[in-house]
Amino acid sequence: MLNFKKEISNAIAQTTNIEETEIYSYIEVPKETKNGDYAFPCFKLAGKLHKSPMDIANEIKQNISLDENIIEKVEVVSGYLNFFVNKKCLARIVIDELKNTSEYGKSNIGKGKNIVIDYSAPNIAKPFHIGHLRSTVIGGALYKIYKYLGYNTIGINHLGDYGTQFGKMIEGYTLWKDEYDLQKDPINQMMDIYVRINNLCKEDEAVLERCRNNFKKLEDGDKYCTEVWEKLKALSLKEFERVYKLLDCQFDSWNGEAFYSDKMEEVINILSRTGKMHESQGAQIIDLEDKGINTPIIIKKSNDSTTYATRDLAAIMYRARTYDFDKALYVTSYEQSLHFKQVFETAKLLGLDEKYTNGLEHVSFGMVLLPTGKMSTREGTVVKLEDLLNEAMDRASKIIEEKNPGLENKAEIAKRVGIGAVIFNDLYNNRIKDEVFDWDTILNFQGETGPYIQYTFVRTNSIIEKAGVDIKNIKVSEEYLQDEDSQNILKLIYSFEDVLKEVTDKNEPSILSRYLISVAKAYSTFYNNNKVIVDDAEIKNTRLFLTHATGKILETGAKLLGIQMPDKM
RNA sequence: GUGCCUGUAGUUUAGCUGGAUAGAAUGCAAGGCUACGAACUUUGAGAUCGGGGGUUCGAAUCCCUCCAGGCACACCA
Repeated sequence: MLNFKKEISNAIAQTTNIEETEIYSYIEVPKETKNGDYAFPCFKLAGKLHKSPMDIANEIKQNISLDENIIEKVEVVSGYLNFFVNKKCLARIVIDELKNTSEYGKSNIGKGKNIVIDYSAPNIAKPFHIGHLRSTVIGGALYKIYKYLGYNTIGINHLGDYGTQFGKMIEGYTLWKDEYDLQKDPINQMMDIYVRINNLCKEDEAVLERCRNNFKKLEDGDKYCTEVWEKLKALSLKEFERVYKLLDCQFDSWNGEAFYSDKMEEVINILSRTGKMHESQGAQIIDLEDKGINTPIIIKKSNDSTTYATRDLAAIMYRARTYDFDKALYVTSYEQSLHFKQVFETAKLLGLDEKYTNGLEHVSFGMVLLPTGKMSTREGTVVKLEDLLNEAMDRASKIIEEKNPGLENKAEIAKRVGIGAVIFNDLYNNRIKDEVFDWDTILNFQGETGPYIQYTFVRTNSIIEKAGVDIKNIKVSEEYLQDEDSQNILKLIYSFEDVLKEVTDKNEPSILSRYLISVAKAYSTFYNNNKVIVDDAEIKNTRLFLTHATGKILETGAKLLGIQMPDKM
């Protein structure tokens, strides 16, 4: 697709003898449309050329040669050169691109690159609660977006399926399995067992010892313990998959922590050969103070067992070998910042290619808090994710009953709208921000929300349906796309690919969410000011195409966030 | 105490690789459906960009400092 910025920077570079890439990096998009579509701030060159910005602007304007059919006007305003894109040209290239590709914005810039995304990672035998939502949804969106840009993307669910807690679960299961019906309500039943065995452990040291021993046996591959562990794991996964299905989330690997239990020895061997690992208070640690990290990393505890840091190191080695990753993203809350700093620094000692250690990145996000503070499993204040999703669907159902009771397929639509609202809400702000959980905020369907985007999409569909034309075979004329409302939409559609690139540059899905809002808003404004189905066939077809294009972008963008579009709502 | 993060209308926030008059949404006030869907839209009021210093032609953005809140700080993951 024609790149306007490049056209401009190229032309400026020719008149100034300054590197085009430098010029390119200075070009910006003005906030106000009256200042053009692109602007070049001449202040940037004032020092270099020893001239005033005003003079530079005027000189460039006089000498620059630009194709009028691409850039139709250049203006000098207080040290800025403002460029106005040829409206027909913009319309033409967007139309052509939309007509020629089935998946707009899709690219191959990621071709040949492997991206590992470690996300979601709930704990087996524990409830999947709203604290897990963010990792799942942020990671899920990044997974889809990288894929769309041509990257070979590997989604990993690094399940929490390891540790003494499973020794306890095995013990509890063995003692009381006949009292519970694990098939019926597995997670709650397992939670009960977990709480009960924990209490028993506190009272009876012998039980605790048996639990520790169970875990040891599990590690050593004991048949019974492994069987129980696998049973509990399978029960949990069955529940998790229900949620993943609702959230449209996929994984290529379900290798949890336990998967690395036999891969840590190599890590420990390599690290001990570096001479940096040493004994301290009975544990094996590595000091990282010279790297600006004042807390050492623990490789082995004083009781000789490993830590999650050791497992993460083993995972890095395994993933480097298995997936040959260019980037490995860890989507977890910022509480784990120090942990990943330590792990990534220590990974440099493993003798891996720099490609791998440079590709490690912690994609951190803020915490979900309750109005009363942090969630606590012990105090029973956790909000289960499935409850939230069910509530969202219920609320969507009620609104459908109120607004559109005759709708077909109401349950499916309520699902898409309700879940869409929840996902969008979570992806709407910068991921680093904390979020205070509030039912009314998360299930709000008005304003800048998922349902707003869905509603706009549904409306585009409904117009096209009403017009009853074959959108693929209509004649579109850029003649009728020169008004401000149409141009605003076209500019947004034009920038779709750049938006996706920015999302992957920053690993920030909210950029896409916000973009979709502006597309929906631009269309709503257009819609309110212009009638689409008019008598003049050419105008009608052109506007129908613009309507169709908007719907396409909204649908594609939403899908990349994990949000399904309803056809009606 | 040390390190990291956050602080922008009443509320939730965008902008943070310096650039033109700090954009939205929500709530509040007023308008728009015999219309291609009002889960929409138009307008209005509402901001000492946490405080203070500095760098710069130019600072919400960079630097210093202080204040407030959060997170982490060796054997839980």
